[in-house]
Amino acid sequence: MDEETHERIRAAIARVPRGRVASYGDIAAMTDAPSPRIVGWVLKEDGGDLPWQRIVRTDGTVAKPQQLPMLRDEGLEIPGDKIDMKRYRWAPDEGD
DNA sequence: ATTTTGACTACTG
DNA sequence: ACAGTAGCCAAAA
Repeated sequence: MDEETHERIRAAIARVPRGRVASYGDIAAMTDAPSPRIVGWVLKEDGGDLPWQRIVRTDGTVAKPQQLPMLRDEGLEIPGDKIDMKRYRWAPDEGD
């Protein structure tokens, strides 16, 4: 894992706005990460100061259940345990 | 050097 | 909707 990719992944995650989410694959695509797994790995190792609750699986489920209350706190409506990706998924061209 | 272990995804039945 | 499988890739054992 080279330093540059690592930091790019962190930067991309930091750009996800409050009230939106992005998938691991989204971050990977934005940052040239070799695989979505790497994004998960970076979050585990060096994600303590990032909004990691905004990174979810592409099907709307979350890796860590505590993300749900945190995201609801940011204003997302999540009736069950799955996030409505069509509604909340963030794209970098939305105004950032 | 090989195997195992994940904050992953896509495909199949 | 749900389980199994196969690709994926860095780290640690």
